[in-house]
Amino acid sequence: MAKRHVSLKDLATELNVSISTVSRALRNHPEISQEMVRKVQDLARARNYTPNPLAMGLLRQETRMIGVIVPDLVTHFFSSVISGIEYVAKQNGYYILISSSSESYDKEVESVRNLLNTRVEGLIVCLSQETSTYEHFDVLVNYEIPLVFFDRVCRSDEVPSVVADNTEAARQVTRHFYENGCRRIAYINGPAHLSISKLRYEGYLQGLKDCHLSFDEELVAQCNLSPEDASKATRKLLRLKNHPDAIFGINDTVIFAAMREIKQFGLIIPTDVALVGFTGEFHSTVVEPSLTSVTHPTFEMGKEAARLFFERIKNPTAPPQQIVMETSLVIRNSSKRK
Amino acid sequence: MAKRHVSLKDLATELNVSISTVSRALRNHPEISQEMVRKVQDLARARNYTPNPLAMGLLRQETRMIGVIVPDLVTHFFSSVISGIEYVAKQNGYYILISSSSESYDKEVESVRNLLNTRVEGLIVCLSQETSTYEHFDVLVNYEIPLVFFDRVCRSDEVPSVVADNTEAARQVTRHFYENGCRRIAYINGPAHLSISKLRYEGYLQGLKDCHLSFDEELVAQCNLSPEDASKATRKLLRLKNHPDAIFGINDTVIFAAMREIKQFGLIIPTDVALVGFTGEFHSTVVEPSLTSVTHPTFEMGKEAARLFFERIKNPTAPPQQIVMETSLVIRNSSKRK
DNA sequence: TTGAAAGCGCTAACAG
DNA sequence: CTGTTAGCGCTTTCAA
Repeated sequence: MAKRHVSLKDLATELNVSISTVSRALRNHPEISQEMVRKVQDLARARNYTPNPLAMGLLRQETRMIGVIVPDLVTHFFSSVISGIEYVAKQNGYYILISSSSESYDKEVESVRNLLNTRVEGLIVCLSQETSTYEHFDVLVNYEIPLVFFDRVCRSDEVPSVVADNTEAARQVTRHFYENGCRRIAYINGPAHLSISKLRYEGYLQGLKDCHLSFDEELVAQCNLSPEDASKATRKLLRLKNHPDAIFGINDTVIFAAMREIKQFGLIIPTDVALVGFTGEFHSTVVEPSLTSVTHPTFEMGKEAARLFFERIKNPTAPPQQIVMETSLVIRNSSKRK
Repeated sequence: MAKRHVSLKDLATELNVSISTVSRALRNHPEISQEMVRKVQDLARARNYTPNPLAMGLLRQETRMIGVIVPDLVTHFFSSVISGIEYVAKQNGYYILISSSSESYDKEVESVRNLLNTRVEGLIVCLSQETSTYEHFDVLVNYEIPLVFFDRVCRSDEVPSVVADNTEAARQVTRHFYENGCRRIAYINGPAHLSISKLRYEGYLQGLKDCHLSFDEELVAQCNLSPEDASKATRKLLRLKNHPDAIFGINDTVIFAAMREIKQFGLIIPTDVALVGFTGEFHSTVVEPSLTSVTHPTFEMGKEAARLFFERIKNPTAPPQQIVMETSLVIRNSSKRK
């Protein structure tokens, strides 16, 4: 702020009245003369006065800022959710302060601390991949500072959250494979402690049961969510003496890594191996073959998360809700065998 | 901020000393007894004291916040640049306040105003697609408030900026086509007023000249940057009685729309039509055929923009620099004909 | 209808 | 070595 913004004081001096008069006039206080109101408001406009949010914040103990912590900014899922959060925040006159944890527990802890030090009014968080203990959110919970989780969540009995209908989605995928003639359906999971891993795995198991397929441990691979590790997991599956005829991948990264590996093995999608992932439209339609995928309403998830946040601001002690967003299985070529 | 954060006053009361003593002790002021320093710092730690940035901001007239305005958050290019900005901002103890213009001029103008009202210390901006007048940045320029443009820039004589070596890149692409036997090289441009459009078009023309190819007006199509419009532009090119044997697309969106259209026309890439775009690695390698593309060092661009920003904070009146980032042409299958 | 004063949390100049 | 005071910009009693 090179040249200082004009303050109430500046206006007051110029009009030869007190600061409080100016303050009142600007807010159309009833006990002020029409004359004065007009004069002050005109000058304010002319001088381009805008209230200083720092001063207001100090006074009211509010900053109108929401801290948002995501594993990264560049994945479409996260940037899209952020867009949704931003959309609702803007409507409510709030700004968001974004911090990326880079999938690191330490950075997540640090972000929580830093954002709180910045006096954000609360946090909307998607847990990092490494995060498996949750004490760094104690402060928020104990002090009743609004907190909302999305996608990768924890402490759902204490903290409101927004998630996809992970279990149901994974179950449907499994059945879809079955209906397309697949019998050795593999699943590439993420880190075991993540809620999405647990829930989608759960759905996979339910789907197998629905189809009366027996569970085969060797058809489940696990990876951290890096492309390299996902490729490794895929190779492990493909090298089985009896390789899977379908692979379900927990997310974007995993499924594209898998796709590449399958092609490299000289196998045909979907004839040899059918493929389904969790991912957005753009990526799904641009690849060859086009990818059958479970799509999240990502922007909506962001909006819901923000909505829950503002409910929390209004009523910090209400019992925490969990919003489950419906996903939909969009069938494209990577899984069509009939 | 449900329960108030502890303040210097709280600590002072508890220790029965003055606020200033506490303040000084915390900052290791030389004229304070070791004894006192220890006592105060211990208590501060115990009570979890952190300075209130609102108070500090008010005092010092600084907020340690940078406003960032981008056309959208979900395009990989932008989110990646933002990551770079965030990285450097964090190093300097700054936060970024992100606002997306949704490619709308009006929203951009509003974002500038809102962010300034929030007292950010300056702005880092990529112009919206619609923006063709630049008076909304007058305030910044006149008041010497730090401002940096990236990618789509304007007023480069007054405002520092970071751009790709657009002209050179486009020129190389054209030559690359030529070397692969293409003779009817088309270009799909963006809105004419955007700097990137002008510069890449310029490079295209230079490339033609380098190869002694004559310029053919009907080989240049233009679109706003939406997928629909890009498809339309592509169709226009493909319907020419003598369709192009190469298409260069100004960005991601355009090139993927083009790819789809070409396939729909039943033409083979690269045999019938070679294709090159400006885009990141992930997308390029996931499509079939893999896409030859000019890649920006996006994260680095963000870092550079932030670096320029902090230079500006230190010295708001220095002559504005323009940083030109080198791009590189990564040759993949969509353009290999030899 | 308007003004004076206190206070939000903090630092810095000035006293002692 | 420590305390007092003023002030950053604003709202809100309380007085006039």
